[in-house]
Amino acid sequence: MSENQITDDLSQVLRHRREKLEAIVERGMEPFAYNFSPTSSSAATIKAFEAAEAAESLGENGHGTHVKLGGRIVGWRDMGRSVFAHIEDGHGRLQLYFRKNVVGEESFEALSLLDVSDWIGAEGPTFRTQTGEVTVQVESWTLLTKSLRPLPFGKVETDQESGERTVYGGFQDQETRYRQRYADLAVHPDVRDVFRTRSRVISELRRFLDEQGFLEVETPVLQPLYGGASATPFVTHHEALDQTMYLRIADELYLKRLIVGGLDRVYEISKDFRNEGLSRVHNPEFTMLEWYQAFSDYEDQMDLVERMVLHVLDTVIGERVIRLGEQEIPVSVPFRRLGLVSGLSEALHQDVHEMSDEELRAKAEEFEIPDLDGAGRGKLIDKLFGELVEPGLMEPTFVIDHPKELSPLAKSHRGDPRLTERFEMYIGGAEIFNAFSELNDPIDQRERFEAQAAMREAGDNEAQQIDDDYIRALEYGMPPTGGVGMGVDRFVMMLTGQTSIRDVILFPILRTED
RNA sequence: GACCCGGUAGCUCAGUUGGCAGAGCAACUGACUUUUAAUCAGUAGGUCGUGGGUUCGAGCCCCACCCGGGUCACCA
Repeated sequence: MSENQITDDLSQVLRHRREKLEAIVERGMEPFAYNFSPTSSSAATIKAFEAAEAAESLGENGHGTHVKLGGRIVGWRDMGRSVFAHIEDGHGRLQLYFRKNVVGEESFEALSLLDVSDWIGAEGPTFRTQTGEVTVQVESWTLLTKSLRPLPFGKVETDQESGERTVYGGFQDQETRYRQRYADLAVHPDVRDVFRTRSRVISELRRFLDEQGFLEVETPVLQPLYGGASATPFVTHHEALDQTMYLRIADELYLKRLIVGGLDRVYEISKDFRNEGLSRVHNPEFTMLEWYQAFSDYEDQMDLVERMVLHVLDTVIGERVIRLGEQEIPVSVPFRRLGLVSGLSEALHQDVHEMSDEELRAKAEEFEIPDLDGAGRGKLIDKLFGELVEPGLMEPTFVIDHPKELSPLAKSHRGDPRLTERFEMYIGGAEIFNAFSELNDPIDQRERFEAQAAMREAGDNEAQQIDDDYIRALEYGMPPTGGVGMGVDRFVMMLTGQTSIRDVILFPILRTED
């Protein structure tokens, strides 16, 4: 197929851009420049101009400092012998003003080859227009990158009095926004802000743990046995070893091996993988933070989680409030602590410990909880709690002391052998943290694994596998240890007010196109 | 996996009872030297998600499928 035929197949809009590209090359201009050295950013330019204005140090004609900026054209208004444009440079938006008698005839005519979404460099003095906007009076400009495909910028109206921004048209289609995240980011500054916040949250989590003396480590992503959670793994195969491998579903068992080895405070920020459905709060590939601290128990870890959450709110968000849609959730310590069994007892107006398995099952059926086949006592309690109590846990809440059957890696509760020393921390109705006083008795651990294996035999393919090497590690002796896992994506959702996990993951999993 | 909603121009969307496929913005041509959703005049732009079917005639009705969103289920 010849070049012309390819061009003929393109839509009108794309064809026009190719034609401009040809015209640019014919003029001897470089459509894909090699580098550019700006002297300022749009935000800094506006700030400097306003400062000079306040200090009454503007030059003749009300001109401020001479700046050189690079950015993407996001708006274009052609007035004949002058043009107003807006560029965006990652630090904000700034207006450029081109006049034919300032830039010169040849340079001005070349402006007709520019389009919205091109990258350009421009320089000149700053001034304030009659309508009051800080603007660069362009003296010269250069093309940095010709865009061959227009970005779907909406038109933005800014209300002069309220400063409220209204976007007309724009880029709404969710599917295209996720598939072409580059375009979503290019067009939506608020989407860029979400991911900047995400990055700062992760930096502050690291800084917080580093300052507490934790060591950041890396453990295997490819594992011969998977464990540490109840989930279905992704399965792959190593050719040279001719061996089945699994993508990790959790980091837990490897990190606790390190505690055995004497690395007494460790953490890992990792991608974990679970071969499960997608939802508003589930992506098959997600980011987990896990940490383990020798000599501590789950009470100590509740204190640490409280301090960690406050640290991130203080350093990244700047206020101790979480905003979810219309709701404002104040965050203050200590967080509420709610026994799983006592919370459920309260909701049922009945002491759950006094109820028989049959009574629990009857209750679950009364609330039309599905999929109760083969559910044991622990699962029934958990299901009922999830149905009746969990949705109301908006303020940060530690749900504590889960039934043993549900927690094969947690230590028995020191005061009640039916329970474990465990907490799950909820904010905005979503589980963010999960933690235990870690089970370090290798004999008990083997029994728990065997109970899991029995559940597996019975058809529960998410029950955990027996990990003999892990038992061997525990036999060498793991000190008392508290450990915590945190769903980083969900935490970022809470901090940025996003209601879908896809909106805090740059490239969420989608079915492949075509 | 089940149910609901959606897929029409580059973008945002209309499309009546089945009867020539539409608007706004963007694009293109022209006018305009402080505009800012610039304005004014004109032009062009379509695999109506895909494949079948019914019909003289399908964007619209029927069947199957693909993709996405939401709810539920599943899910430490």
